[in-house]
Amino acid sequence: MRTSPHRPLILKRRKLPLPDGNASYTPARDEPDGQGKGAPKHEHCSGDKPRDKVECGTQKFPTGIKIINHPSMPNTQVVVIPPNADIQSIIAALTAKGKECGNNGPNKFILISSGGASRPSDPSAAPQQLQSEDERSTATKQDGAADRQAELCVCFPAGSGEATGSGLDNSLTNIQWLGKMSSDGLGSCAVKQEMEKENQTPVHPEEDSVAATAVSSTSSSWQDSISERPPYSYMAMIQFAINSTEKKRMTLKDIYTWIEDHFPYFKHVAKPGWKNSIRHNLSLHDMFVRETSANGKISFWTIHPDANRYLTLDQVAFPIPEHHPISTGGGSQNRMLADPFSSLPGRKMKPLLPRVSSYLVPIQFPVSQPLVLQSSLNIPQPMAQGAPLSSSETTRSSKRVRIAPKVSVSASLDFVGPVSLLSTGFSCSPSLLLRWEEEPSPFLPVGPVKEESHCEEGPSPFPPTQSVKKNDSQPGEASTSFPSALGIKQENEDSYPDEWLSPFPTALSIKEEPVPSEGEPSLFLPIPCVKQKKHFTLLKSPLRGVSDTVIIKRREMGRSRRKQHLVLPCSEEPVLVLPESIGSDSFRLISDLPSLQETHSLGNMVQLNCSQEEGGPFKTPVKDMFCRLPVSSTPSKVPTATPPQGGPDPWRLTPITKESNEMDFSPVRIPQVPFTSLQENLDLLAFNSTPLKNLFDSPRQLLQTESNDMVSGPLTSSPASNPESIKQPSPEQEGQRLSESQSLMEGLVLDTMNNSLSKILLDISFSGLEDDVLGTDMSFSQFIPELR
DNA sequence: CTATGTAAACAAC
DNA sequence: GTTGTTTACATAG
Repeated sequence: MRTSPHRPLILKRRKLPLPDGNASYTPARDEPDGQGKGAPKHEHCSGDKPRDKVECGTQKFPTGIKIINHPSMPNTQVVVIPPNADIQSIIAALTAKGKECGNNGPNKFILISSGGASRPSDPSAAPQQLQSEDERSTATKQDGAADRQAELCVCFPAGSGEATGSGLDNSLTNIQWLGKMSSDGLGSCAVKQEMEKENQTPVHPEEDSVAATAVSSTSSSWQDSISERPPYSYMAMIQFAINSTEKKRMTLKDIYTWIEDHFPYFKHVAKPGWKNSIRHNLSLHDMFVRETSANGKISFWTIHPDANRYLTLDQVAFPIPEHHPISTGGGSQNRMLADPFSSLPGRKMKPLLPRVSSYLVPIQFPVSQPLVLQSSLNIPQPMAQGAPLSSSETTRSSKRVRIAPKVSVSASLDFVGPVSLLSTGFSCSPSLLLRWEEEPSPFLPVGPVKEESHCEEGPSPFPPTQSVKKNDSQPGEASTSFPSALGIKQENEDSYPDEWLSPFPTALSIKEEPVPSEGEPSLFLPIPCVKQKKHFTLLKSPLRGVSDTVIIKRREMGRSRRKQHLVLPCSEEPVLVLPESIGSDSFRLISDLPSLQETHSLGNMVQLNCSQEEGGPFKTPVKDMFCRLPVSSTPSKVPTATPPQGGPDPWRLTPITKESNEMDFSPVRIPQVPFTSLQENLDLLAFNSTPLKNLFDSPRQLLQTESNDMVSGPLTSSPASNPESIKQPSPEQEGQRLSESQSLMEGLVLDTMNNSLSKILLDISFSGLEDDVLGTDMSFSQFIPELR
């Protein structure tokens, strides 16, 4: 994203990094198209900050903490933290170091847990990591300014110490990064970066650079080995396959082929039933949307933009631990990782994706501004464009910020408060690592969050009406735009049929409900979101309503897993969501309209969501419609009743223009507000909080129920603490603030991949107090309390 | 309970 | 036979 100079990143690591994780959402790289606007950003590249680097050499602290200069990054030091180290010691060490170095000293610190790991076995890996780190840091810095601010990136092993430390990737969000970490922890490291050749990902050079680093090319053992089943779930593999193409769409057959090509196991060893499983997954998961070629003869499978993390194999590639202990077992965590690979002989199936209990969740909070995020790489442009996210997602993308799962939401919220506090407190922007305990479902697609974009297809975010058709084929992209719309859908519980949106008035007669004005806070409820855990359904296929069709899928949670599609045009939603109040800017941000939904940015997002949910105008209606309609995905089945469904058409969305700006890739939304002073920040916070709060109130409950765990106590608490203030805001004020809040909210993004993986990135920026970056005294504990 | 994997029944081509 | 959708069941966490 943009820049945010100040934003610190918070990473949370879940237990295991999954390869698949969605994380990948990094995607940017994939995106070929580029439409993007996006740019991604910043990232990389460049710049680095040359600044003076001071260097202080390597030092070791009593606690075992080591601080060494980053090999390639100027002003950056790598802090190796022993598993047992406590935050205070870390802080103390950093502080000491900071003092030692003085202002000119390094302003970035990458914290790595040494947990066990050590370095990667892979020689190559190490360097890569470093690079990545560099990039990452660079990115960070690039953002901006940042001159002085110090940034800390902390990676802790979440649970165990496994962590490893490997480097951080440029983008914290990058899955690879996670993988590396994990791998390191595991021991091996090779990150596999497979390349992607496969992915055709067109990589943009730039991105490449970023990504590239990661990628080197190693082949993974499992990849190579025919006998080993890849550690990825079918869902992940399908994503890899689809994302490997520029258009992000692929026919079933091509998917089979891609998988066979990349994972010989399926070609030579797996039972033929694997194809059935692929089909099953395609039909089952809402994130996979089937598009029909113009002539209706060819079906392409795409990934709902909202849900697409643009993962590519290379991104996730993870080293195989062959040798590893992991496989067997190391800690549970390790196991997890291992699992995938490992394969358990006995089992029927091996879980491809490990379920991780915890993933790394980077959270970006934009308190301040700009930031950086990740990014780079992969972020899919689409996202940037506005691809809708669906499921899970969250994250990431630029545009949409979705918070994925409720959890995320809550988390974000929680964070907000605290974060801000921190920020105020600190001069630097440190990064904290938070552990999110579990997220419910990481994945987006399914995820916890329900956000749905209603119209996914609705390419036109803005134009409400627009229908979708996309001319081209790129559905995905189009869809991306969609994000805005995304609403959260609740599937389960509520059955209000309405959930979905019905964007399209036209085609379907879905009911549109008036959307509640945004103003109404109450409505917004995130709650549903929260609740919903997982399923978010997206719309899937297009229906043809008229010319365009969009299909929405609905999934019912409870019952079957099947997903349904509806078609929707998405048009309207956007309107609803945004309140006038919102400033233009904010508007934009949010705007993604379509993204609105997506953006769950905090406050705003919430509202949006709520509205959606609530009003459900979008969703609900849609849903209802669907429900009523036989929308079942399968054409064959219900067809009759249903309205035109499936049309082969083009429901493709038009490509959105993307909001370009807004989008950042960063999952988190950047706050637009620039940061000025602490006070401001505080104000912001206040704002934020308020909005959030509003949003949350109800949601909160939800969150609490479901996601409490996520947030660390303090964090959560903090927000809570503010409640009063928050609530206070009159509607009016809210309106004004909404934008702000939105921006803040936006900052939060959640990523999840496969359900299993999720990351949340928060950017927090601290205002500038530079003084001590390290802050001399600051201790988290201190902060925390304050926060609270 | 959820996520994932498998198998299979069906339907439409 | 292929492609898709669903349902049902199993397993692991």
